[in-house]
Amino acid sequence: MADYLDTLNDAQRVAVENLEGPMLVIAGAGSGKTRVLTYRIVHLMNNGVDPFNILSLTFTNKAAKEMKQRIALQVGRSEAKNLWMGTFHSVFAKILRSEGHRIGYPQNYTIYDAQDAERVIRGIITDMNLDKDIYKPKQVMGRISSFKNSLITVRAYNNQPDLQEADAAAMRPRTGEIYKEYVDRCFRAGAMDFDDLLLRTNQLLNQFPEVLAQYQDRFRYIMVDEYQDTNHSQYSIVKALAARFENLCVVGDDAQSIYGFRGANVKNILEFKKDYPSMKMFKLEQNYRSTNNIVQAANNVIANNREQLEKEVFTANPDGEAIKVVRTVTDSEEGKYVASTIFETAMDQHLEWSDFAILYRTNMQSRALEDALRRRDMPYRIYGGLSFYQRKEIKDVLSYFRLIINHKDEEALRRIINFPARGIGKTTMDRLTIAARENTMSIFNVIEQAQNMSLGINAGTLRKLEAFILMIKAFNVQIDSLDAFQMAESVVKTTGLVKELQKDSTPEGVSRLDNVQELINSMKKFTEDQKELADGDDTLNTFMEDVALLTDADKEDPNDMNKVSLMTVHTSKGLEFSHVFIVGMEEDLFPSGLSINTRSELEEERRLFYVAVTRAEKQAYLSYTQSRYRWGKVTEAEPSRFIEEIGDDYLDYSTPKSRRSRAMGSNGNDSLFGNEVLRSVKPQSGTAPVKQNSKSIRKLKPVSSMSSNTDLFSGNLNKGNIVKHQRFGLGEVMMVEGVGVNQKASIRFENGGLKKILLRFSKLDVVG
DNA sequence: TCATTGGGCTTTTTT
DNA sequence: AGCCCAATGA
Repeated sequence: MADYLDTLNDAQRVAVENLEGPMLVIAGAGSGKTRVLTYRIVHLMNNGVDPFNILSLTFTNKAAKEMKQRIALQVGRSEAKNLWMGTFHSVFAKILRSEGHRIGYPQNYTIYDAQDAERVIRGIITDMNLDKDIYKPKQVMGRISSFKNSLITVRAYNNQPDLQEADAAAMRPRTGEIYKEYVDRCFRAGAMDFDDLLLRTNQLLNQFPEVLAQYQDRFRYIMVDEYQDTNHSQYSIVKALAARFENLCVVGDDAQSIYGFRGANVKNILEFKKDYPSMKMFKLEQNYRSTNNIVQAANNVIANNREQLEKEVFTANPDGEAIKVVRTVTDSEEGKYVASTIFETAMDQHLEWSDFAILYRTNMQSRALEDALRRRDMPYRIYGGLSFYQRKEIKDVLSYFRLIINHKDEEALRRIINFPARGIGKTTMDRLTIAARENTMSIFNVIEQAQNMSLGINAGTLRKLEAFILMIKAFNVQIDSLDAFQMAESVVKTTGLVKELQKDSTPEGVSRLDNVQELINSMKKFTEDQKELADGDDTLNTFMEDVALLTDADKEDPNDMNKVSLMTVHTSKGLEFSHVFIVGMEEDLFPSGLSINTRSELEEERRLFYVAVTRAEKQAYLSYTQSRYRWGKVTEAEPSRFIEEIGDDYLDYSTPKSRRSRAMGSNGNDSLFGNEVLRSVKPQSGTAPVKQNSKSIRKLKPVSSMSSNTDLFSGNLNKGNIVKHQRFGLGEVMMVEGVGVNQKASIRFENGGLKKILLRFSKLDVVG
């Protein structure tokens, strides 16, 4: 029956079998934490605990989804469905939908993402006539965020002279006023930012004991993953909910605490025992993921940190290879080295692309790596960075949905009231805004009342405003009768959004249209999925509830299966790969130059590096360059201190053979790029400047408007032609095969790689 | 009111 | 080098 217990080691099993009371699981990297979490839930259920009474909080939605699936394998889907599992944000966003009315929020409240929040703050700073160079919106936002995550309300702020003094000392004495105005504006817009989802949950549980009691009773067993990365606000929610039964299981690894910058508090895990003196501690110290070399190297690094819980991560795995350290001359060389090493290793050892990951400290580093991979036609996937849902065109569409659902959503309204252009300009918006502020009304509301308000807006504009409002209201009427997909189609057509996007035929414009199409497709899938469920709900409202909390990592794309993964070290937490490249191992970059001034910041960087190294199963590579493009300039770099901290025993410094410098004339053929890495030889200033291949693929001839004639193919496409494709942009014809309607061409596109295209169906312009 | 251009600023990490 | 915003002209 309980055969899953047999798959666990002793430490894991006792943790899984400990069902009651407070407990702390310290789970070293790769020690089978997820397995313990899932089996413990299974074990709870097998011991008669109703899944309705289990709350499991994870760090990402993806983790929740995967865990649920694994549990479903053991207990069946219908049972697993009843578990409450998700991120703090998504679980409490849901609870706030049903309970938020008690603290003054509509059921259909909007979730402001970071961008929306920043725009609100920017607006406040402008309205208060403050200097944007002193009151930097991003910084002010960060400050407010840290208040919220520490449960410091506006009132609390005003009662704490030390906080006010700190802001005054930072030359921002009016931070408190901005904070207050920000909270007011969000509230009036019926909007919560990410931090509100937690702060307001706290408020709700504090102010309404009956609500607290209800959820305490419901969540009799609580589990929290990645506990080292919880902030005070999250801690406080957990504490309140667990207070009645104290069946609280927190899991984490203090050595992997990497979110201090956004308010995470390692003390939550370090001081768990203070809160629950009767707690039991379990340590998972055997690593199953990595070679012994990697485990020992990681241990060496983390030993440099002072503050940590005692533990000894070990493994029974073979030693494996030493960690390879490679130096290159420039960042584009680094990219080439990584790409070629992946290529060769994959071929030699018959590995999949998905066995490789490239990790970096900052998102900007991805560019050089992408270039190198693209040049070799190697498939890759970038995690994070600009998320799909943050793209302008997607946010525009979503803003329509938001405004339809919540008329008070001011950020959504500002975004779209004049997009597509309807002749509602800045002057009009200023007038409306002033009226809204004066009367504490929403802008939407002001427009509704505009006729009776003498706003000084001319009749023509007034009519346009009215038409806009009527359109939004008309959509709102349909919202319960149409499903999300039908609504979406209706919105993008009626508003002229699609037409607007179609106007732009540049590759970027085409890709924007594609993105909108993808969004709509995902909504179709959503409605279909919901219709299949007995208790499904396919309305736009439901679709929008989740969307603000989704990240790219959450959407599964079958096309993304076998690809090299590129991501920041932060994003890589919880993942593992056979071969891991950690690039940009340079002082000022990793560790970040902004984090080397205090001990605690540096220790967080070190934990970050620890996380990076422990992602690798078989082989880790570290690379650094002597010079790197930063802020549009070449900057000199020196190797990261973290490399030394690993210790020579676990490192292999053998820098690949130096590459003979290629003569200018030999016109670099793609396949020759960067098989080797320059030793330390700098390009000599005396010789002709060697062109760096950093430019992306060789520029294809520009489209001359004269020669761009649409040409229905009658077999006159030849190898070497430069063509323009409606969706893929410019490309070069590599091969033409077949005849008549079956004629196909292999075309190498500037950005999309090699594609085989059936000419009958393609709109291609020959441009050269 | 809208489109274009030039200047300034940015780069830490994200739910 | 790229992005966003503000100022400028049509």
